[in-house]
Amino acid sequence: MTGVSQATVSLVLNGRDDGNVRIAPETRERVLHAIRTTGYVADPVARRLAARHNRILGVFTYEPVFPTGTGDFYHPFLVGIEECAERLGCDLLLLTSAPVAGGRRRIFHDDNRLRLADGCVLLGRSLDHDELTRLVTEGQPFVSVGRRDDAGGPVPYVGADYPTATAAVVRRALAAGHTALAYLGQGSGPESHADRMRGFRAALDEAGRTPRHLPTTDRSPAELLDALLAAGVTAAVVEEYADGVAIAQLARERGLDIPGDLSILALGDPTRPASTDIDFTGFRIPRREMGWQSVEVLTGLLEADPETVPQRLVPCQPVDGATLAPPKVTP
Amino acid sequence: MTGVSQATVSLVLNGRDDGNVRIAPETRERVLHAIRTTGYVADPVARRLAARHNRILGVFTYEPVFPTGTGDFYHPFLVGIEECAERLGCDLLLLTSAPVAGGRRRIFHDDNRLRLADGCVLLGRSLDHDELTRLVTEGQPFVSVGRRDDAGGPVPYVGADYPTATAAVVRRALAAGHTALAYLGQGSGPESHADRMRGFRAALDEAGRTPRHLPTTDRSPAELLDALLAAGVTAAVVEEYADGVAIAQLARERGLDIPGDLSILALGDPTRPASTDIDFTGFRIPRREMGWQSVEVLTGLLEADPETVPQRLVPCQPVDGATLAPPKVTP
DNA sequence: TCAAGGTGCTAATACGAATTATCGAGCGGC
DNA sequence: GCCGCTCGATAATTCGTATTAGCACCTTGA
Repeated sequence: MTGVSQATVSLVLNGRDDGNVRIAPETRERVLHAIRTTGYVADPVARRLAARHNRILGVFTYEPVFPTGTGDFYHPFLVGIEECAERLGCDLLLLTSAPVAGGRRRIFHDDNRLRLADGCVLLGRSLDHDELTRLVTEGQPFVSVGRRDDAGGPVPYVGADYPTATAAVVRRALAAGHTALAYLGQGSGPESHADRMRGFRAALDEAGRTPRHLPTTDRSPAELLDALLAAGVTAAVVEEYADGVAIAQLARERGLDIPGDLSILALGDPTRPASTDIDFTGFRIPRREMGWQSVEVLTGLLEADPETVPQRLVPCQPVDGATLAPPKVTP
Repeated sequence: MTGVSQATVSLVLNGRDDGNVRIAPETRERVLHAIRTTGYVADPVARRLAARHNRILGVFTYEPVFPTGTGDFYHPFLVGIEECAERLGCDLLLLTSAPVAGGRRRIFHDDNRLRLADGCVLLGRSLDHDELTRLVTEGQPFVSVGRRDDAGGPVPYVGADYPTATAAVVRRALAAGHTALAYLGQGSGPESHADRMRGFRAALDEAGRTPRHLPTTDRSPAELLDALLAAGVTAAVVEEYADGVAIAQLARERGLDIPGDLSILALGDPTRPASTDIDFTGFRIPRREMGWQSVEVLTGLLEADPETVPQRLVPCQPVDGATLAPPKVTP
């Protein structure tokens, strides 16, 4: 149309005008005019092929990204992820094609599409250790949302600082006068549980008090409450929000006063659907912030030295709540 | 690695085994094994450039996909979209990189990345008419979730059958004895509003009753309620769920009985956050189903003749609710 | 008049896969 | 020994853009 080569069009299109490349203003104008009248747009696909990267960030979750349950675990993370991706001009690829095996999606399989994206954000309460190891050893660019233990090497992550947040909650209970505290929950398994337990132990050790642990697996709320009272516990530090709700409700049904007779401290927001009007003392997990930062970290990883393994802990926000009170003095 | 050419790998990768192409089973196995161990994946971009498809479906929304508000408008659609994509083995590309202009994202701009995906699902209360026209005229494969008027040609869509659902609701009110019905809302603008209004008019015309229209723009719930009562309306057909909630609450505060003194019929689920314990009579929009079907239609469009313009209306599910009662006989 | 240096543009190639025409090997049959 | 045939695999080309080396032309200065 303008009697000019494809290369020239490309140069004009990208506004190149540095030392090595020069286009006569008159030619540039002619090309621009042609572009305007035809409405020509460079094919994004070819563009990405030549540029060697996509500006696509993968999002892998072990469960559906859009869950049906109301107490939506992933949603806040995704809000942050989307916000940051939008700001950076990246698109998000939801890796929904991963086939389900044993109730969970798998990253690696015959038709692994992870590499569709420049890098990947991994979301999930616990990640498959073998898959994580493989990601690390293969040097795939990814970031885990949530701290992870080493898996064949350090894992890049953006996690919540559970030890610090849990310790802070425990210290508040100690300051209120509690001496008999118990940790309700697994306290091990996923890193997020182990981290809470570490914070719990650390704060009690520091104060010279005995940390007690009440595993919740296979025990009904009634059994748990009985055990708590039998042990003379005055403040229960609850790993799972939903467990806290169940115990509080049961306690009130039995005529106990929360927090008068028993203080309950929740270590984070609900992960399972749980509706209640109880305003728990504890902390809030900065999920949106974590999502945001994970994208930030991932893009940093892609642009900068891929050798560095970024690991960030984001502080949790304390919640005053109404389930902590000084223990009653036993007569 | 396998001492085999790139072409062979491509053939194996795509499982080609038709008349013109033959691969020895032994070679195929060797290549497949190498693919498995290395976790090799064909670059989707190159693939799309060469083959014109990459099993990626785009999802474009005019607002963030993961909204912060609780009354989440897109969520149910996305659940359906994800389910269907998962079943079909497609990945979803959330086009978050679209730059925001005037408070909304735009599809077309300098670096339009829509074409990275094989096709695209468009989500939004109302779509930009010019962009829609351009999509249609350029023959881009896409499906709108929600019925759309022609825009330079018929628009492929999967919409909710608002006219039928609205007419059914109105007929129920008529059957209950109501004669003075009013439509509360815009009744025009977005197709979804116009469609409801059409159903409303049709059912009343059919019964020989006068359709009344009460526009809601810039009027407070108090003004609306006053207008309803002044006009002797006994059944209000409400376009926006939230408006229904506001009016019902106000009416109850004033000592009116809902539905004794005034029946309220809601034309769909909440689109704006609205919490209430009122169980509205009306219908439910089959959002998840619409999401699912939109993906189904889109893939059909991609595989089959792209000349056909699929247009589907999904029926809404009636909700009995508790806000419809026979009108009081005026003394 | 010719080398040196600057200017404006293009030819060629890369990007990574899909596709197709073609080629070589092995095997009968006459 | 030659032709025809099938089977397997590959070289070469394509998709549309970005990039870079280098060519042709012009100006300047001695």
